[in-house]
Order: sequence, then C-alpha cells, then structure tokens
Amino acid sequence: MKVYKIPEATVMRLSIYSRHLQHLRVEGVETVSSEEIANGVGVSSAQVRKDLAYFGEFGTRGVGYKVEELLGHLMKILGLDQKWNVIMIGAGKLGSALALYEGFRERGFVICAILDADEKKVGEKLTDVIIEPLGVLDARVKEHSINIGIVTVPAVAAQEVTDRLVASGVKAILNFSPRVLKVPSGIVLRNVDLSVNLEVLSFNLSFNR
Amino acid sequence: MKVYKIPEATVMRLSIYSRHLQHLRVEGVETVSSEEIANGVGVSSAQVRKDLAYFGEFGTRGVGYKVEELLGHLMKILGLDQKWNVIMIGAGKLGSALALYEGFRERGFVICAILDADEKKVGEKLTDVIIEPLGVLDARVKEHSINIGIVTVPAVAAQEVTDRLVASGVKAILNFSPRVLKVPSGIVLRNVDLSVNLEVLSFNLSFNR
DNA sequence: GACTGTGAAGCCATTCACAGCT
DNA sequence: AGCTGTGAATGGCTTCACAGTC
Repeated sequence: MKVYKIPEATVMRLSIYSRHLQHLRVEGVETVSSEEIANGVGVSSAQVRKDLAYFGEFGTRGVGYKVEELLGHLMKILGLDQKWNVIMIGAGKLGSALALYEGFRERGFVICAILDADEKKVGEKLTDVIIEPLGVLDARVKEHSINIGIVTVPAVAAQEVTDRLVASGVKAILNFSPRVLKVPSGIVLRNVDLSVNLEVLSFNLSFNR
Repeated sequence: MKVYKIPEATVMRLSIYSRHLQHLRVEGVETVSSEEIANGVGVSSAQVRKDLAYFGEFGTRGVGYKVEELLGHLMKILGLDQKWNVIMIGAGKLGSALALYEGFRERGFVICAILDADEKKVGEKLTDVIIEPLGVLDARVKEHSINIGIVTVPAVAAQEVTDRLVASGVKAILNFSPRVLKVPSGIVLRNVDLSVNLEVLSFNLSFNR
C-alpha cells in the first residue's frame, strides 16, 4: 500500500491507539487483535487495520499484533521516539494550566520556555520555568532548537504572536486562542477551541429535543 | 432543505462563524457576504452557505447576511440563547485552570460546582466556587439543573466518574482525560485530547521530511 | 480456526456551478 | 450585477467482505 497523504483522522487515532497500547502493556498484555484495540478505543476493527496499513504490516495473520512491537512502531510514526522542546506564549489562566499539566511531558513534549507580554507575570515560575518577556523569543527558539509553539494569548494578540513564532523559525503551532490564525504554507497549525467543544454539546442538547 | 442529521463538522463551524460575527459586530460591520465570512474563518464560501442551509434561509440574494440577525440565529441554533450550568469533576492542574478560564462563561457556560476526590483539595476556592467532595454530585446536579459535566480527572478515574455523572442525570459530557469513555446512547460525549493535538504536530514534523 | 491486509463498495462531506432573487 | 440557496458532481474516509497467512 503506497500512500502519500495520510488522513488527519488516522493520525489522531494512531495517537489514541498508542496510548491504549501503553495501557495494555502496563496490564501485562502481550498480544492484541485489531478487534480488541477497536473495542478499547471505540472504533471498528477494520478502521484499526486500515489505519495501520498506511504505514506497513505490523501484525501476524491468525494471531494479531505484539503490543510492545506495535507500540514501538506507532511511537516512531508519531515522532514520539524523540523529545520535543516546546515554547509557550501566554501565561494567563489557560497557559499556566497547560504548563503545569503533566500530560505533555509524559508524551515527550517539554515546555522549556514560557513568554508573556504582561510585565507583572514576568519573573513568576511555572514548574521550573520562569516566565520571560516576548523579547527573548528568538533567543529561546534558537537556544533550545524549538519546533513547536503553543499559543494561549487572548484573541486580539493571537495573530501577532503567531507571526512572531513563525518568523523565529517555529514550524508547528498549537493554537488555544479562539481566533482563526493565518500561517504560511509549510507551517503546521492546529486549533483547540475549548468553547467550540462545549457548544457542540449545547447544540446537541438543544436541537431536536 | 429538509435534513435530520447535521454533520458535527458543521456544528463546529457554526460555533466559529458565530464568534467571527461577534467580532464583526464589535467592529461595527452590519452586512456580510458568505465570501467574507469564509475568508475570516478559513473555509470556502460554498461551505458557509451549505452549513447555514441546514437550518434555514438567513440571507438576502444579491446582498448577503445582516450580521446582527445571523448572529442571533446562530446563537439560538447552538443553544446559546440560554445559560448552561456546568459541573466539573477533577480540580487538578487542568481542572482548576479550566474553572478559572473566562472563555466558557463568556459564551454562557457557568461552572457552578467543582468536585474532587482528594480531601486536601476540598474546601479550596476557584473563582467563587468551593471545591466539594464527590458525594455531593447528585445534590448539585439536581439543585442547579445541571446538564453538562466536564471531566478532568486522571485517566484511571475517568470511567467511574463518567458513570456517576450519567447516573446523576447529566446529559452531556466533555472529557479532558486521555481515556476513551463509554456512555449509554442518548448521552452526548465529546473528547478533548490535548496530547493528541500535540502529537498530530509532531507527526507532521517527523513524517515525510 | 483465527485474524490480518486490502480492493471494492458504500457513505458522507465538500466543492462546483448555476438557477433564482433583489 | 451581485450574492444566496441548492442539486449534482466530486473527493475522501469508512465499512464490507474475503483472499491470504499462520
């Protein structure tokens, strides 16, 4: 199977499969079928096999997949066989929380610089990182070879901050601000819009009932 | 156009359109075309018109849409013409931050109870809400007519907490824990997986370069 | 017998393109 | 002339179903 374009939905599921496999490994499971993975994460077994097929043949017919081995492949595919240095811009409520959140580090993402435009915040400490002013952006990106930026500034500042991240050489941006951002092609951008998610819920509760 | 099943992607975009319209309103814009909305939020104009068409005819041919009016329709559709009381389970790093985050309240979601299993956290205050033990779940849900729950507990506790939310009568759940949850049909569930989003970035940075 | 890997079919969302209004 | 609303065409993801392998 030769494919050059991988559906984004597939990538997201691979991430979920990989975490489920970690869970299975902790429980001492050594071999798993696509059906079992599927049940564990709430998709169809055909979906699991199709997703994996984009990247190779990892299983054994009649048997299934070796948990340890498949997990290794997935971590490699997702780029999690290395650590990623991350810079965060915006140390407000959301930014501070995300900086303190252990989930990122557990998967190899190390927040090694946190910047904020607010002078009152500069100097404060989150985990072991001191909040610094925006001026040091270029320096920190170079110093830590940072590829990934997380934007948690208010909507009005989001585009400007993004432009500065791109200018400093950051290649991928995770945007938590409720604003649609423009980035040059070649820069990877993802938006996590917390309100949108709640609103999908309220829509479903309101509509058709 | 008679449709009973609305694509989830459409609902998410409606939420984004509505925020863009709020933005336009603040800027004093009175009329807007599908093309202008499209440029503002990064989709095609056909997409905008198709999304709106699921719910009615809101524009004027040759002219466009009245910002104020369309915004009103969208807020109604999304269920944002009312306030929603929300209960949050888990007052760890992420939970506390989300509770403090103003973005939810701005869109009408009021976190009016925060519970945590950890006795050490009980009694602490986040905004004006005091963290309480899990035992008061049923009481709070009834008391505030809560329909929506936010789960920010560690993965191991997520399913149990979800079951309790469902049992207490909550109809929609926003899950921030990195675990796939099972809920009875009829319960609306959405997952916001923060790590998955970062991993889509690392995948894109690693794969094919 | 069990389970993977995969072409084909089915389904759903997006884009096209134009008729219909203003 | 300009822009919406929408059936038809397209494209892409998911499911089906089964050949291939252990």
